[in-house]
Amino acid sequence: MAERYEHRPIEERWQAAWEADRAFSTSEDRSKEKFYVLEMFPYPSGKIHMGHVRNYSIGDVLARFLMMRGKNVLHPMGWDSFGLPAENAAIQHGTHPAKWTYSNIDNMRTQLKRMGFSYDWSREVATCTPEYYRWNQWIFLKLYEKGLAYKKRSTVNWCPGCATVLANEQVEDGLCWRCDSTVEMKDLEQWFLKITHYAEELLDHTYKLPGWPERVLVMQRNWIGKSVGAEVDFKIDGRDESIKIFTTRPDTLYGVTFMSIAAGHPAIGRITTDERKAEVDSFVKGVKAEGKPRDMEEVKKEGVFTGAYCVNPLTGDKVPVYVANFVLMEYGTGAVMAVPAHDQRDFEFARVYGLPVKVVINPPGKTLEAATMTEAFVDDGVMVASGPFDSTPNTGAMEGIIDLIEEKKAGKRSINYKLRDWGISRQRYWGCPIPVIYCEKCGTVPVPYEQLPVILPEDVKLTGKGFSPLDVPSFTEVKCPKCVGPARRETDTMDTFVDSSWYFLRYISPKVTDLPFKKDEAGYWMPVDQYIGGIEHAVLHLLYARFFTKALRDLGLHKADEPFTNLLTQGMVCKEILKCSEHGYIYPEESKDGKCVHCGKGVEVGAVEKMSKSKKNVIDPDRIIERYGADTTRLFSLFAAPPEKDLDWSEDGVEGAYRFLGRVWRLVVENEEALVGVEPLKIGAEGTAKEVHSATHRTIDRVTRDIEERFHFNTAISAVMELVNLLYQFRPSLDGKAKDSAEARSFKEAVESVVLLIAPFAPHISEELWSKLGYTTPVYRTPWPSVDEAALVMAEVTVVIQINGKVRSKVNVPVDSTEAMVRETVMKDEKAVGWITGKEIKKFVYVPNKIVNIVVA
RNA sequence: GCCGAAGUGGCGGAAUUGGUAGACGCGCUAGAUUCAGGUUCUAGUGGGUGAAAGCCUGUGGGGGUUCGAGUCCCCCCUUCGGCACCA
Repeated sequence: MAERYEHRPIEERWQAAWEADRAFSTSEDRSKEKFYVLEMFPYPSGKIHMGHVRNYSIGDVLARFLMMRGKNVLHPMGWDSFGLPAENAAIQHGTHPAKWTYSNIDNMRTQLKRMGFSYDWSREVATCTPEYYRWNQWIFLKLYEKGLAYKKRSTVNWCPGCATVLANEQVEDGLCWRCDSTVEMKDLEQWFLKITHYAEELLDHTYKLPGWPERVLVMQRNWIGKSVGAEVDFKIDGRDESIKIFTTRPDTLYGVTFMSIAAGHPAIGRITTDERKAEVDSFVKGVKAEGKPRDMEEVKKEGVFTGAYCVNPLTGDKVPVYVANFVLMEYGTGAVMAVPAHDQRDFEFARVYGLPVKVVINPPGKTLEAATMTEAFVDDGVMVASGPFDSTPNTGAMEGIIDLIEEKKAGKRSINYKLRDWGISRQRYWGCPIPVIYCEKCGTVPVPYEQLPVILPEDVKLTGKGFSPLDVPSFTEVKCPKCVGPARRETDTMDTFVDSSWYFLRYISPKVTDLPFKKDEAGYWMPVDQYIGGIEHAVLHLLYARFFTKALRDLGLHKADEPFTNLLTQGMVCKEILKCSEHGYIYPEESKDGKCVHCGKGVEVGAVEKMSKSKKNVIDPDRIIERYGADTTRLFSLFAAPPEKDLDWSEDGVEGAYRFLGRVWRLVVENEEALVGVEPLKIGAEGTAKEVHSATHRTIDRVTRDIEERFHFNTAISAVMELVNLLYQFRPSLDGKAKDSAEARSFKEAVESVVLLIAPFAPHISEELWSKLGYTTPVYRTPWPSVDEAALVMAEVTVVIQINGKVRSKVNVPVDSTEAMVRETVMKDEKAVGWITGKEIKKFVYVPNKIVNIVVA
């Protein structure tokens, strides 16, 4: 009886062997081509989930494949280990965030090792260690020196749930991205990083990243939000000041009938007339109190007249200035020229307040009547009532009008971005302290480099209420580094996105103590060749990491313009939701045969959605690994869907993957007789041996190309499955064949290829079978099988015969037959002839080695 | 509203440049193995029709280009994702 496939001892044995061999530790080796494979590092929440399993399995296939292809592969792993959950755990369970975090890391590291991922663990980093975050502080100080980090008082997004500030990117629909609390506005002194300094380059380089998914680039472009237009000064009638507006539609300047300014606009106090003051004040108050509404569409356009008028610099017309609720202080100049005829918002506003509508662009071939318009005309057309520009296309008038404005010194060309500077101050404990000291005499003083790191104190009381937990005398009371007088330490910590904005550089030189990383090593490894992670980081993390890469480049620390050459955004892992009428959402384990295990009531099977704890539609990777092994878990998560698509978790599918590995296993162990002592076939033979040889090489070719060119691991695996199926068919014909027969040798070659080809997906079973085949060199150090091009060439091909575009027959012809030869064969083919007889052949199309289409009348 | 992606059997998904639609897997059906269940092996499996060979039909819907369209073009529908008073 042949040995059964038992995953547990096999996986344990090989994991131990890899560890003992330091199989995956990498160093700079200029004789080999480098390849940096990186997966987004996890937050150590306690356990890995299926999303991690999928993400890291994808990365591991690539890393192992490239290793076998002879590349020098850097494949590191670490921990994004600062962050709120550690503090919440501390508050709830009284465990110190550090203890909680490090114990989670230990647990998750064990889990990742059980998955058999080929990480270079000697490069492991955790962002919550002083060895790591001191470089956050170091980089912060460098940015501060360059003016790229600065402090300002500003209105910030405040999450009452998390009791901290949020970046704009962390506010979704007016709610906190993390805890869904309604975000409030608060005035606070905050540290900012000047990401806007790189707005243009960040945008420009989105056009130079062909290895990124288009949708991620589009999202980033939207976020950066570049608008090209002009700034125009409108003088306030009777005052020696003007209000600057920004517009992308200078062509509509002749159509301005009023001006709208934001409720927070600084000019309001100065320009509002006495008799309008009370009304304006109460309106401004009202707008500020409302905060950010959830659904902008439903909010009515409201405003109030300031009593002031401004002057259109082109026409000299006086138009009223309104404070309007829809004008944003944060964008442009906080003031808008209103052209109701050609802007929908202005149009709505004008209709509410009975303001005039002046048409300056007509649709081609039509004339608009201001009085009867029901909506603004925002498309291109022909200019009217626009002085010298009348009867010209509006698109052509843009430049001319700006020229005119510039001539009159009333404005200039201008570019605006939606991108705001990145507020990084957080009133939290479990983060990287911002290395700054405030001295009454000297003001803001950076902590001197030699005093880094500013260590996060351990003895801090966490209550979850009030402001900065770091506001304790033992931490805050310091001497000023400049004047040695009494001073106060900054109590805010950095947004954890700072930590993850450069960790891929720290992996390169994880141990250096005098710099964040070594320049020459970064020169060798950077940029990351393949980055893999979830789409949820399309803007946040990926934009910040790009910004940091550019900023660090400009500090002279390395030379890469972009951090990640290729980006793969993997889909979510989903599963159907189960609901019991009595117990609500239930875990998959709580449903047996369609019944709830608690009450026996029928279980309602809901929609397939992303796995989430709250909906209980989660599968614990540990359970799957325990039952089926890491190889099966990996294989299924790679086979069920292409990486970028969502994956529906199916226990039946896992069974299928397990069955396949069992089939491969038996292919070796049940055929030891036919395999042992047989020399693999290397070059072509005749007959069935040739077919097997050819199928083997077609498979190698397909698998190689599917991994390398397209990351289509699902089709790569299916190609191997096909070969395995073929070998099962072929196997019985080997009985009685000599060990040195071409058939036996072709079988041996095919089986060995299968074992090597599955190595990136299921490395443990691959190693085990490889050693059973008598090899002592492990698979991870064995070269990937190469394709025998000659074996791909077949002597005969099947040519499909279509009559009038419909498949009617097939014929076998020698490869590369001429049209005349094929025509002759077709005319002897009974079925084909049956369809042609008595009809006139109008056309005979022949695509070599593929298809014949005969058009008959 | 704008931008983007997608729509193929009962299900997950294949189809490289326009050339046999449905590879591979799941599920299902039948047979073999087995005392039996499970396992394993073999075969079948888009729909309609037929005893069968076969024929008809079929990639969200409608048009078009082509000898030939899941694939290219135009219009429409649906789903998902992103952005959304950005001037």
